[in-house]
Amino acid sequence: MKIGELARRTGLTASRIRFYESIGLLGEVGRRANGYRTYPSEAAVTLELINAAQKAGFSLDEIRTLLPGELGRWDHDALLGTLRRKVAEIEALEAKLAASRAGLLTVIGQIETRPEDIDCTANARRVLGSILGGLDET
Amino acid sequence: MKIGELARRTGLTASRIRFYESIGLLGEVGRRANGYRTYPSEAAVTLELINAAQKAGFSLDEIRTLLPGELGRWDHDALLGTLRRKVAEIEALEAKLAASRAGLLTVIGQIETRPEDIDCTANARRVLGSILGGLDET
DNA sequence: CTTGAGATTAAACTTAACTCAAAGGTTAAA
DNA sequence: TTTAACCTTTGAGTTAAGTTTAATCTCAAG
Repeated sequence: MKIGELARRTGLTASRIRFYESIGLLGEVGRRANGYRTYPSEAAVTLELINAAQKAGFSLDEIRTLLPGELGRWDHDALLGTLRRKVAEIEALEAKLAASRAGLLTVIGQIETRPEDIDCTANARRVLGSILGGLDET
Repeated sequence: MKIGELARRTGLTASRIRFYESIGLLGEVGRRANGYRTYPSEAAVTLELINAAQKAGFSLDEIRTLLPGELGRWDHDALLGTLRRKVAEIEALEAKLAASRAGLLTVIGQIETRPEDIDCTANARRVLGSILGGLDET
């Protein structure tokens, strides 16, 4: 199949597919006599795999080190290790996000519950204190 | 104070402070006769505020629209709206991360629980199916 | 007087993951 | 035959948030 059809099948742009090839994600790509790239249908699976891995948070660099030449022969242990490390990364990110969200909710609370009798400047100082003291303690 | 001292006080690099000025985050910056920048001690508070906002997930562009000229006069309603929107963004991101993590754990499970009697290729197909079918359903 | 630290500028470089444009070759259909 | 739809390559542009470099200036101390 030519690149256009592969693009249609996978939902990626042709330029993106060429880009993946250029950074070594696709290995050797066949050519027809006229110079056009030609792909086996397996290529669609590879591209969808790359896509899925990206959505799971892997960079193209990481994906390249994970993808075996032949779809179907992985280094099980290395793969498992990488997957577990990625889960840990995601968990760390989740913790940071939770902290950020909590900090923002605190600030929102400070702004919302401003005592009626306090003036703007004093309230700003109060809010500022909560931001600088509490939001960047990561 | 000169830029070097401000940098030392805030923990930012001088180049970063100049960069913030260049994109309009710091408003007017005073100059001495010799051309050196000169800052009031308030500037440290502004920089720490920027830093805290960044850590909470705001882009410099967003921060610029939030920062008032004078530290202490905010548009309360706009600020509250922005903060709430950012909390919603964070929650969306948290949901995506949770989905990613769950997907990865599924894949890890698939790899780990490979039946002893199945060969590598068949297992790869099985795992591949779970990845392509389950990981990119976001 | 010289040395070293610190200040100035503009412009280029960095990373990631692409996209876009230009200029041209190929092919199927009308 | 001509036109439209594909394909090719190379190289530059994009975004974000800075960093780095180079060339030059200022200033305080010894």
